[in-house]
Amino acid sequence: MENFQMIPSLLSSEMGHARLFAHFSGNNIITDDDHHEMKEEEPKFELHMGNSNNNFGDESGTSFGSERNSKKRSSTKEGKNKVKRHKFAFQTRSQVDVLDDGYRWRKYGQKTVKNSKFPRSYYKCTYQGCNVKKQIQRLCMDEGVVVTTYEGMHTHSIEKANENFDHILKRMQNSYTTAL
DNA sequence: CGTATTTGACCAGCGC
DNA sequence: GCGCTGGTCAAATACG
Repeated sequence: MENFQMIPSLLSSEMGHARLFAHFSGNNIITDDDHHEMKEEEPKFELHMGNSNNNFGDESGTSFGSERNSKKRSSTKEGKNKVKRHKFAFQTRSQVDVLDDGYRWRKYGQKTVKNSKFPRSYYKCTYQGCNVKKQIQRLCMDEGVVVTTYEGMHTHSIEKANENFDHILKRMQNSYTTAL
């Protein structure tokens, strides 16, 4: 329940980008990945290109990023105090795996996924103190479809939204012209 | 040289 | 308990 909530302003701007992607490729956002938690309210993302400012009290302070002792996080993994972070997924039909949503992401892992010939990539937002993560993976049934899963909420504004939007458009155009 | 990516290892959770 | 799988770390490497 606490998962997959509809995220306020800032995040919706991300989704706006995504929807653009999807729209351009003649597809719609679908969402859902984590079935159970997902259920209701099919997301109604809006295209907020501008920034909205953050502070939706990132509940994420939780466990990530803070101290990592020796190797792994110690008690971690939202384990004890099951604090679930906002998490939502959506699908887009796109040539590019990573949808540039205006934030800066650093890849920190990649895993092969069972039942899929495509690997899943793990990204973290590089903004200091922002512990948002996302996973990207392609559908094995339809390799044109990319599933992006966001986790957490950004504690900062989107970077260079407009310029970025321009990039998105260019990139989409490129990928399409090359694809054709 | 600073930053980002790659990639193998490590760890936890889950099912059997 | 054991093995499998997903998620993360961090050293090595690549790239600007």
